[in-house]
Order: sequence, then C-alpha cells, then structure tokens
Amino acid sequence: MSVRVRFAPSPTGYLHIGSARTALFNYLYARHTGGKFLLRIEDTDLARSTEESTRSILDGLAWLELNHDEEIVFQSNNADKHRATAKKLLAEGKAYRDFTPKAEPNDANVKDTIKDRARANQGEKNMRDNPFRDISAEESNARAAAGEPFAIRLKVPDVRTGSDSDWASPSGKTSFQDQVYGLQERDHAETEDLVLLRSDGHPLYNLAVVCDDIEMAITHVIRGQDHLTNTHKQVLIYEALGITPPTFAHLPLIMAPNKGKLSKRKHGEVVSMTTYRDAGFLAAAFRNFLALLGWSASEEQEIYSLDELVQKFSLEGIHRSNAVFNFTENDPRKWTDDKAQWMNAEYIRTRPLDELIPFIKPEMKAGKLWREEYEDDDKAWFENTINLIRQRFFTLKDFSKQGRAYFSEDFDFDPAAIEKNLSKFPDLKIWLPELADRFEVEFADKPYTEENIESVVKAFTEEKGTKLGVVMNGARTLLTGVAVGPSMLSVFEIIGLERTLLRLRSGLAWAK
RNA sequence: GUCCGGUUCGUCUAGGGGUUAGGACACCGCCCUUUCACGGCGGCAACACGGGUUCAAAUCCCGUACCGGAUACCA
Repeated sequence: MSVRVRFAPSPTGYLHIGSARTALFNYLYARHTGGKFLLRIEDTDLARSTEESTRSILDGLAWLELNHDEEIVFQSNNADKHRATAKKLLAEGKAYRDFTPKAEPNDANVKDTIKDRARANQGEKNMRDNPFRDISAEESNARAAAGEPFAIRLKVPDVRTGSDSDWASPSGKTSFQDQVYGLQERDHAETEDLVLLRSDGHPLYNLAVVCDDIEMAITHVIRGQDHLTNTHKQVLIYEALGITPPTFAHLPLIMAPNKGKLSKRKHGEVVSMTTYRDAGFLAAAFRNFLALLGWSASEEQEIYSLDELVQKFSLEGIHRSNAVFNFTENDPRKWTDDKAQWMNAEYIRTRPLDELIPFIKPEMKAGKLWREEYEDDDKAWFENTINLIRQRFFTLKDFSKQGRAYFSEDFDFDPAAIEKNLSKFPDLKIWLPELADRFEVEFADKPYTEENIESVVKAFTEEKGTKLGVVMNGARTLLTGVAVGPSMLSVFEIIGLERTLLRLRSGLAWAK
C-alpha cells in the first residue's frame, strides 16, 4: 500500500516552529517513500480558528517549499460525517448519551483547572462511573426525544466487569507499535469515556481526526508526542469502528531554552516561521536546520540539500528526547538559535550563485536597488559583486543593508566606522581627495585592477609617510559606509573608477 | 496525584559492553590581513545519581532524582 501522510494544523495562529518541523518530517517521509503528503486544516474549533491563521500557515509551508499533494481538506466541512459516525456508534451501543449538564469552561486557566481536578482525584477516579453509561436504551431515547441536551461519549470497555468489550481488544488495554517510541500500552482504566460529540452537536477532535484519517486513507500518522495519549483514545475509536489504525510515529518536542514550553505567548516572534522569512533566512537553510532538530542520519554531516534529506530520511533516525531551540532573549546577536544563524550564513556564502540570486533579487527590489541590467549587460559585474560581498553576510537582508553602497549612491555611513577610520586621522580629509586625483591621472591609460590599484595606493601612502591601513580603511569608509568588508583592493575594483573618484572627493562622511 | 516518555560538552548530536567518548554551533586563543563578522589551525567542554550483571558498563537490568508530555463537551 502506498504511503499517505498528512500535516494537520489547527489554524489558531501562525506556523509554529514545532509544527513546521512536523510538516517537514511528514513531507520528507512522503517523498522518501514515494507517497503522498496531504494537508488538512483542523478548524473544528470555530471560536479559535481564523482564516488569517490558515493563510499564515499556508504561507509558511509555501515558504519552506513543502508542497502538498491533492486538495486541502478543511475538517469543518466534514462535520456531518463526524456526527453520523458518532450516531452510528451510539446505535451500536459502543457509545452512549451523557445528559450531565455541560460544565462552564473556566477558560482563564483551563490547563490549571484540569490539572487540579486530576490531582484531586489522586488517581483513584473510576473512569467508568458516569451515571448515564448504563441507562437503558429506552430511557436514553426517551430523554433525547424530550429534547434534553446530551453529549455522546465513547463507551470504553470496563475492565472490572469485562462488559462492553466485544469490540475492543480483549487485553483490557490499547496498544500500538509507535515507530519512534516503541510499543505503547495503556490500560482502559486510564482512559476516560471520551466525548465524541458535544451537546451542541459539535464533533470533537479525536472523533474528527479518526474519521478524516480514515476518509483520507492515511497510512502513517506522524505528529508531536503531545498526542501520545490521544493516540490511545483514537485507537479505541478505530476499534469501535472495526477499522485497522494507521501506523503511528510520534515526534519529540521542541522546547524553549529553559526546557519549558516554547510558546507564542511567552517567546513571541522567534517561534514563527514568517519571522525567519522576513529576517532574510533562506528556506533551504532553515529547513536544513529544522531537519536536524530531533532527527539525524547518524553521520558527521550538517549541510543537506532537500534531495539528500528526502533520500536519507527515515523514522528510525528520529530521537526520543526533546530538543532545545536555543536563543537568548534581549541579546540581539542571539535572538534565535546560533546554529540556525550559522546554517543560513553558510548557505548564503556557499550556495551556487544561480541558486541564490533569485532570492537576492526580491530583497534588492524591496530596497530599491534592483536594476534590470543585472540580468543582461551588467550580469557579470553583478555576480562578481554578490560573490565578493556575500562572504561576510549572514542573511538576505545584508544585501540591501550593508551591501547598499555597491548598488546605489544612497547609502548611510556607520558612525562607528567614521570614528574609527576617519575622525582619528584628520589628514585623510585632504589625502583622500588627493588620492582621487592620483587615481584619475594614473588610470587614464591603465586598467583599474587590483594589482595596479595596489601599487598606486602603496606609492601614495609612502609619499605621505603613513601606513597603508590608514588610507585603505579611510577609503573603505568613504566608499562603502561601513568598517567591514572584503579586501579593499577588490572593493575599489568592483566599485569602479568613476564611483571611487566621486566618493573619495565627496566628503559626505565628514558632513555627517 | 496518576499514566506515558526522556536524560552524552552551554546547545544540536554520533556512539550503544573494551573508544584518547567523535562532529557541528557557540565561546576562547593563534595565524592570515589594510579593517572584519570570511578562511586556516588549536583550545575549553559531556555520558544525571545509586545499586546490580560482567574480566570489563556511558552502553544491559533495577531503583532514585530531575525534566517533559498527557490527564477538557480545546486542538
């Protein structure tokens, strides 16, 4: 049977880094096995789901180039089928009506409330003590017919009485062979009679997921390990339905630096995929980073192309322990994981230019630096320039920020660079325009190349009795606005004689 | 509380009875150099703890601690 996996986010926010990794692993598994990668939007929680979130998640996936197969499934469209399934289980006696009035949700601290309630039970709670569990069909039907509201709960087999277990595993527990965590078992006594259908007729998560996974013919469910207990509940639903469950593989979680939960609320934009897109990350680099968070090919390699990832990906390589996404709040240099930043810089510096330039182009357009000539007449110059300046760049943003002076006269001067390279040497205010004059004479009849420039500048500094570095760095500041960059000889040459003369004479930096 | 899972350098990880416990990032130092955030070389740094099994345990078993997840008419 051909593999079919799905990524099933709920649209209650942007694409979170953990979800993105889940999507990536599903994608890699599908491509590795020649199967299908499907997308399902789990929007059954109308109150929290938004179209904007859906769009943002789709944007994030598109950015990461995790293209899905087939039509997107919107879970809310299947609600009728979910309801029908619940009714069927009810009719078969595998579920029952619970007429207990709905408790008011205390949504301020739902989590805490749940936890407190569970703790108060001291683990002594009998999960089968619902008073409506065993009322007669007649009574149940009559009350329903009278218009009394009810939820539908799955009738999880009672291990003490041995009743209701004709459809469930006779072992008294649910079990499945997780592809990552191994054999998972859970006593029926540990599982509550979960609600399938709310009293307002709304299908709930576990029911919806099972129905849709069946309908979509999903063969492998790859999702976060926070779903491990849900899986037992879902296995029970599969058993009630008489359908063989798919294969499950649960993924370790991605944690915050304090090993706590990584959340939008607490950690903000650092967890959102769009942040990385907007910060000038290359999708390929971020994907590479994500792939190595919780998975490894057991070899000493860090850089993997998408093809390599597809080829090498396997469920066996997934870890069981959670991984920390390492960053330091309030430290601009460490705003996100070091390795992600390094990975991006590595891609910027080493990817083939023809692979990189399509991503640099929109960045330059946004900075009003793009010229059509860069694709025809000035293509060679453009590529040389990109190749030269990218050696010290970290993100795509750098091409339109630090790299501005290479493409436009409209660039800023870094005050620190002025201080360090110009202000300390007042003579430069006279010398640099003089150097421009010298260049004009010297290069009237000889090529403006690194070699020639070097000899002219050397001769000039000797005459002035100063160090080469003083003139070079002063020129660097005037020509590029910043104190760092490639070899100054290369910079002179790439900027060209005309612009060099203009900038050496401008005195703009001093005016600032 | 209960159930489930986890624990190798600061972080991501390799290894899985005998290794100088390997790599990457980060950090530090040196070199290159006109600057530098590139590059080169080097350094610091880890098997949670306690028992057992064994000639030999980071590796297998048990326990403890700690961390995480789950425990909804949320997803």
